[in-house]
Amino acid sequence: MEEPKLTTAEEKADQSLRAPGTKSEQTRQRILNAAAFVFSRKGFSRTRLSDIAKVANMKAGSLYYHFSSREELTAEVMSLGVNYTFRTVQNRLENLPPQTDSITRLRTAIETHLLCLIERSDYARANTKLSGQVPRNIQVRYDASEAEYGQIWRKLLRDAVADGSLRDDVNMSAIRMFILGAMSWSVEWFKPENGPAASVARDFSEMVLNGLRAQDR
Amino acid sequence: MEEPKLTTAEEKADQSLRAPGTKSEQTRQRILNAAAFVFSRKGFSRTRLSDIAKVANMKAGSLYYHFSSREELTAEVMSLGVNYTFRTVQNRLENLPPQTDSITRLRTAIETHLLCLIERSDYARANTKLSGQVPRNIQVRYDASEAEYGQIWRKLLRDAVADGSLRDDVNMSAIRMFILGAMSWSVEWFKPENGPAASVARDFSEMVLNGLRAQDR
DNA sequence: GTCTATAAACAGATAGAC
DNA sequence: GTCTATCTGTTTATAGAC
Repeated sequence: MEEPKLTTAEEKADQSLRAPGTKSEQTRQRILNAAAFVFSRKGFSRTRLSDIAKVANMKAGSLYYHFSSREELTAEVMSLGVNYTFRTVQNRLENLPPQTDSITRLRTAIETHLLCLIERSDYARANTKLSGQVPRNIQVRYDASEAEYGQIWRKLLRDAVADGSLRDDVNMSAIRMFILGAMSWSVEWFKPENGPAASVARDFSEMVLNGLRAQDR
Repeated sequence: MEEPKLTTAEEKADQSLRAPGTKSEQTRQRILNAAAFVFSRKGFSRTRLSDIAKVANMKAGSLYYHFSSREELTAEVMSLGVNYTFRTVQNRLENLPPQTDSITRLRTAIETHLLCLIERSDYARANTKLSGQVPRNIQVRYDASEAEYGQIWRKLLRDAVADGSLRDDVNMSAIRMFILGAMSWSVEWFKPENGPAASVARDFSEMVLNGLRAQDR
């Protein structure tokens, strides 16, 4: 279901997505994978526990041996999703050479985030799709992570404005949301037929960065 | 609930949103407005008929005098939403001077579409938010309108590439979805505190158009 | 651990009084 | 036209056999 092709650094960050030894743990994992798969495609209201169970090759009632409620299962999928994207982007940024310029850092973040969504992870897609659809008590659980993740983006943009790479005469807070939103919405439309993920990601980052680049005038 | 500030041309296009004479029609309208209001904020699964009824100052059961089912009500809200945005954008484009250049046309479409979402219409927001959340049998009803609307955008971009205003070396189909997606996602975050709608819209269109502009080199 | 069968909960839909 | 009360259907959740 998931073919992450992760680098070593990310494999470590991604341990939570892997099944430890026991059979029970593996099944739990299979259920989570199934849930991420279905949620990312159908959203919250169109997803029944029986849909998830079917993909996981079991009956709906059996899910309760592994999860106490639908809410619990949903929350865990979402949590894995935010964390996956968060850590993957953070990792890529940390692995860049120390003096990497602010534009390259931004480009890296954009393309990595987008690739998580369109190419890598049902969890990332599920989290994005579910955000804004799930009951409030689920949503609040990961609001903090989302906010923390947002800080990375704030900083990336702030730094690029500060060093003169990006123009300083725009509402960067709104622009940040447009950038993240454009990527989020990819969950609704991206399919492999739309082209190689890497090239789609590159076209997007080019548009954004050229569009915001400070003019020398 | 709705303060459209429409030009004459758009008022005409917007007749369906206005209440004709009878009391029953007015109530029906009040319910639709309430539904658009709630749906646009809570999405499909978090919205109960009782929530809509409350905003419309009535009890849930009474809704059935005006609508045969939740599905019917939802479908009508969505239909009004697509049509509103569709016609508003189309109208603005038609009212441009005939020789308007392709970039200005594109900018007009982008800013108009975005303003429909962030400033003007609960119906536009509801439709956007609900898309991808509602049951399939509702979704299919307006798939055709959405596709037709997409054609406007295809043409705008195609024309701008054809006359050399926009670069021709990108996957314009993906770019189109990124642009529309960025705007769609505004439903999730835009609040008046984010700044004047017109200026936010301008910042966005500037980024996009500068980002895609053909380089003279 | 997973199944089948069943209970409980909920929200949409209907009936009939006013 | 709108209300209250009730019914129905669906889905989550539980019990108990295997």
